[in-house]
Amino acid sequence: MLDINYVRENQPKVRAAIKHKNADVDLDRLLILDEKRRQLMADIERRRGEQNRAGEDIARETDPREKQAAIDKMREFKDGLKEAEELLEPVQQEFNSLLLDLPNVPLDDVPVGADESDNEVLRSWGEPKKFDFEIKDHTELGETAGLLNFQRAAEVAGSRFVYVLGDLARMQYALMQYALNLLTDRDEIGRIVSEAGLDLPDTPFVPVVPPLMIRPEVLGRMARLEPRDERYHMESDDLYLIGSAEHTLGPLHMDQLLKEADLPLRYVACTAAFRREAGSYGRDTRGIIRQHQFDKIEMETFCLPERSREEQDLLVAVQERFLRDLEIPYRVMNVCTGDMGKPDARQIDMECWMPGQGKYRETHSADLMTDYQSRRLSTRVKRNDGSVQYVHMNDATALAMGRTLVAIMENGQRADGKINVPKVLIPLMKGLETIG
RNA sequence: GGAGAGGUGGCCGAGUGGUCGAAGGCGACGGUCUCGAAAACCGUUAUAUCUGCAAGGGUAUCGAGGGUUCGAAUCCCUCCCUCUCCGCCA
Repeated sequence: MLDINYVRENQPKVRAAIKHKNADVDLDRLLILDEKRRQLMADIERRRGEQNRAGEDIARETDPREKQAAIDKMREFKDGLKEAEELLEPVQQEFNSLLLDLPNVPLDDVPVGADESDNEVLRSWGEPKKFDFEIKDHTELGETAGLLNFQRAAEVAGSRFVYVLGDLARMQYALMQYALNLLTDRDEIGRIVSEAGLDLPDTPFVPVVPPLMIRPEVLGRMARLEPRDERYHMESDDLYLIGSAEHTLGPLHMDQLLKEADLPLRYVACTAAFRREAGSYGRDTRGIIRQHQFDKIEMETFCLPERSREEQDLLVAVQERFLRDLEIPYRVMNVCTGDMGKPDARQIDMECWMPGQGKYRETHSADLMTDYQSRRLSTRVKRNDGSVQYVHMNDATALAMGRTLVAIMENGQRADGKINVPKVLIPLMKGLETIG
């Protein structure tokens, strides 16, 4: 959520954010309510002040008759206070809900645009490979070789589920191992930081196995409860299945006051993510691009406000390092206002070349949330000068398993139907150089 | 799932109806001492919000939300969490 003081003082920026992010919030209504709310609060606080002072007098009063008279007077006073409080309540409620609806304000250099088609290519790496044989998509490759079984998964769990089998499953575990090894290695992080020209500490990532279920109120504090029809909800326990490890990594420090020396805090987790894909019935019905359940290695970091932009650049640099190691052609996208998430101030996506589909597809996202999530989570940092600020939060994909396997399979396919294993994974797969 | 005990400031911990934002300790910060450090001693040390140019002042906050009361950290109710014992269990 945004700071109401910021909203009040930066109305043009907030108004632009609402418009450019295609949000639907009545800012004028919010500002009127804010004004009204503060008036009512001033009245209530004045009344409470009088009450407190009168209460002290009662406590001090020694004459029993005087005391009783004062108490009788206070009894009447109470009703006036209660009336004033009842006046405030509905105003405060509507104010709260409008404030929560406001999206984060994009950084100044975020491209303004309506949708995906307005995203900017920042840079690209690798060339889409030319094949001298008839190529297959990952579905065909996987089914033919017995690495993917959609049929059985559909019978067992429904559409958009899959069994990943044999050496392809082995490859997924190898990917997890490879990513985890790299992210927890201080030297590797230091190298990535310096190669990217960043001025950041080489703090390695702390591996985490987080809960896969989350309470609605916490998901709300992460600003991820909506859209609800995208989330799996377990009614009998009022719990949601996480749509990303972000959902339970982000609240790791809620209601906590950190020290400046604690930051940055960097975490990595490999978890399943659950999505209903309610709004995309016709899209990507073939293959494992869009599943109800997929495994993903996720990075979540907490840092000082003035470092958060560079911290995001670090996470992007990590993503690029992974894709280069895996020899997958990719491009880096500067996501425009209309396509970015509500809590994001800046969003960078990776798109990998998928030969089976003949186009680049999104595989990674790096989200800079600034203090939008930490304000509601109440994750703060006590600075060395004694001041207290909300930390800035970054969240980014390290590797989304399904889509990464698709990219490896389709880019690494050979004429004989076998798939080349990226060199970095070979040692982690008992020396296997091809699968299929 | 059953029974019991608890949740207080950055941390530990006292406080069972009245000038309590809350004793004491630790930590942190500033100072004295020292060549410097440690120790010792002195002092400072919550957050949010409103108001004010500022100094300051008001209000709220003792797990969360309701209630009783002139007045609640303290009493009552609901919920959340932690711990102990029992049961069940990978």
